[in-house]
Amino acid sequence: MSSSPVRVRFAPSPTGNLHIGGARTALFNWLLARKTGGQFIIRVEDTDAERSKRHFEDAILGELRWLGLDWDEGPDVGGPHAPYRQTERMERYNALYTQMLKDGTAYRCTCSEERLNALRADQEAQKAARRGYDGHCRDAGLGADCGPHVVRLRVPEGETHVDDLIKGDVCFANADIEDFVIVRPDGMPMYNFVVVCDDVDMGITHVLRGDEHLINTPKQLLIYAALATAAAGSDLVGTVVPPRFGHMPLILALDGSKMSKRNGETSVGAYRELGIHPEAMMNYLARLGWSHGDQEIFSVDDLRTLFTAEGIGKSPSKWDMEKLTWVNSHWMRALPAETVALRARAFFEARGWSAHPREVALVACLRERTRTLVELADAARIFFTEDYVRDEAVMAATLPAARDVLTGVVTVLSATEDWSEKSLEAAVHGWCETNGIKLGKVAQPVRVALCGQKVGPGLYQTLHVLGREVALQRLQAAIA
RNA sequence: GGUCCCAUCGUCUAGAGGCCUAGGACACCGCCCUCUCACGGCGGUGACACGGGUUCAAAUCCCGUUGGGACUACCA
Repeated sequence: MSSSPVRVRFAPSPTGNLHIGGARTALFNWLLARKTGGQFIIRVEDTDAERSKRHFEDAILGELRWLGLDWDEGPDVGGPHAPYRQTERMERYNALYTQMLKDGTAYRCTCSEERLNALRADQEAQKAARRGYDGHCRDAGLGADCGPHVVRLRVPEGETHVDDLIKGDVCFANADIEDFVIVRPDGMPMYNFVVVCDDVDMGITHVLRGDEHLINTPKQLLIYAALATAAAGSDLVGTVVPPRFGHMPLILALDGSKMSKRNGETSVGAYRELGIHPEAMMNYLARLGWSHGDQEIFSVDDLRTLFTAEGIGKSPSKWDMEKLTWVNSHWMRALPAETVALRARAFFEARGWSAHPREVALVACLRERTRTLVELADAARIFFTEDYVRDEAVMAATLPAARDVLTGVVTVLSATEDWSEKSLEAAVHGWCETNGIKLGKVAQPVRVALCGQKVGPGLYQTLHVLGREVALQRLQAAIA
């Protein structure tokens, strides 16, 4: 095992919001860095001028922070290898592919789009086994003065092995890889090329990414090889070392299809808005494709110590909202009440509810029986407003029959000044004992009078959080 | 079509030849606890895709079949 420091990166394209698959990729890379004392880097891959937008970059970084991830180098914090946005690194790419052109590991191609389309159509029609660029300009020796052109990699003969951390040895025949384009006619370099340039320059040692990139890997390895040729006598000497790759299985929708809006929310932000805690998101994401024995609950600290790339599975997993919700319900109860209350505040505000005098107690009793912050906020309605849902049928069936009990409770509670849970419990208990009535006969009618329905938090909690005035008011209304 | 990846309960997974009449978790069902709900506890339904090998022994290794998926761009 090498002792050189681990340097990993998460390289999002700012063409949309942070997706759950991307979040998991970021998480695993971050864990690898944090566990080994290495560095975690954010690099923005914005070479698609059409689709890249700065506000997406801001949103992605925001979601990563919300999850609790931090980075040692990135577009917002800088670092020794700045800049960290690919569009700001153009001269570098330019220099590198110019060198490749000089070395002959890449070549100019002036094939028109029409020619390429025709070629493709022809291959399709002939049901050709091997498709792709036919090498038309490969040996044309086109110079810089050839007019509009792309730059293609000259793929050598032989085969390329990917020694994958997760999949093991994967072999590709170079003959199956076409001479792909690395630079567009306008000089904008393409993904596979810039990734390699940056990973080399930034000293990336490990790359954990989605399975969809496994097929890109031989192409990238070929670029490493080409760059290694260019390295002789340049500043690249000794630095062109491919990282260790690890390709993680994809996250699919529950029905096995690709995740999309049609079969569930795909963005991290959507789950945040659904009232999922970042701790739960991390916990669930980590368990998707990774495991540690039978353990289900992991704090971020647990993950930081237990995570290993070897624990990552090979088969794709499906996104199960039910399980996420269960994990979330665990964190609803495990987090400090103040933390949950603070997070719940945003959901209360969205409903137009200003601070409640006993808000932490309110959240403390509701989080025991709700699984998300949205569920909690919905359940909190009875504490914030008189405009809550009452089950008229239940009220009609319960209240009139319990008139005497309710009257008695109102009397004793009216005489109770100390509105703490303890005091309330003593008062109600005492009343039950002196009148020889079981608590069960009392609690339900009182709950119905207070909440307008059969279910709710504990009786004394409800009374306490409601407050003396509101509680007595609702009880009185029930016997009026 | 081609290249590559994958295959244990409905879902997430444990399992790295004998510990497996396959374990845990979610969901579902029943019981218990209990002021309701929830939590918690106990129990139940439920899986090694199929076919060949290798081996004294296979969920575990090999081959094939089938089934999923990724890629197949002058996107990333």
